[in-house]
Amino acid sequence: MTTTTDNILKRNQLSVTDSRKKILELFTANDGALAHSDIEKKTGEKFDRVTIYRTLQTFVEKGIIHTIPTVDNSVLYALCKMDCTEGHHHDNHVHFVCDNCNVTYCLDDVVTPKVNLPDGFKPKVMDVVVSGICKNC
Amino acid sequence: MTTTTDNILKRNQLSVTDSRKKILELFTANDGALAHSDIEKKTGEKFDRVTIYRTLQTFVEKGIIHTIPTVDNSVLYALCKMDCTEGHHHDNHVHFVCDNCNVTYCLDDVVTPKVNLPDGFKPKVMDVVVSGICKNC
DNA sequence: TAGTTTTTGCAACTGGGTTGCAACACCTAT
DNA sequence: ATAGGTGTTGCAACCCAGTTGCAAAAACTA
Repeated sequence: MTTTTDNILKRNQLSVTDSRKKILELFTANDGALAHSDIEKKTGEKFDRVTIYRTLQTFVEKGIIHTIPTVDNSVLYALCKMDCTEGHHHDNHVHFVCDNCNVTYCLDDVVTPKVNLPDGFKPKVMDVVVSGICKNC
Repeated sequence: MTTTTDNILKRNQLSVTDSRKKILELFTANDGALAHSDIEKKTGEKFDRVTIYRTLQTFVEKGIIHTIPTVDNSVLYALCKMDCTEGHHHDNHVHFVCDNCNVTYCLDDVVTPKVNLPDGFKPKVMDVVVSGICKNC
């Protein structure tokens, strides 16, 4: 039998392993972003720290997930909803961090707004992180 | 004799020490943001790592400098141009990272734009980081 | 199912950042 | 100007996130 996560893995030329399936499932089941520690907890410490690091790394390289810049300088990962290809991300969407429940959301439908930069500055990529209260709080 | 940096320190009820003066001078002389390692290098490794960490920490607490979220998850510090007071920052301005020279600028005059969030999301603070080519490249 | 390739888990390491504490520099009041 | 108390520095030791090398164990291929 071939599940959805299996397909995603195969589509990206990745061999289908237990850890990759479980970690990918976590992302598809969750609509918020996940930190390394979240994954460690939610898998019940079943996998080695190193395995989780390497899995996340390959997922990022393949464009399956992307990293989110945070204010407190931790690394968060979230599914790429748009069709990201290897080496080229379309993650120019807005991220939202809830001050209350501390969950980070990718607001894929919210496009980043235009800003007027001073003379001589040529913009290419724009990262927007909004914090406040989320829809579930 | 009383210099500008001395005044800033005194205004914030900080005793005027060698390390604080030198580090603060670096910020006033530089219009880009600085990382811990930059300061270590530019002071010629004259001060202990710990001293630099603690100095930056107290500067942040006093509202003299603020931290900037980065994509590669390093910590950057920049002078607060607006009048930030202890515990209350007005750093809702845009940050610009140059892809070429790798310098980060605080564009204090560029106000963060409005974004339309989905129903239920209530925004409070907004962080905007633009990357591209800066005015000097 | 055997052989090759890829992935995993362990151990050891690195590097950023923090903490405790004694020595020292700074400020104040005399 | 200086003696004393307070705040700051530097060192050593530590903690934690993330990385690397390598042998064992899976996953793919034919």
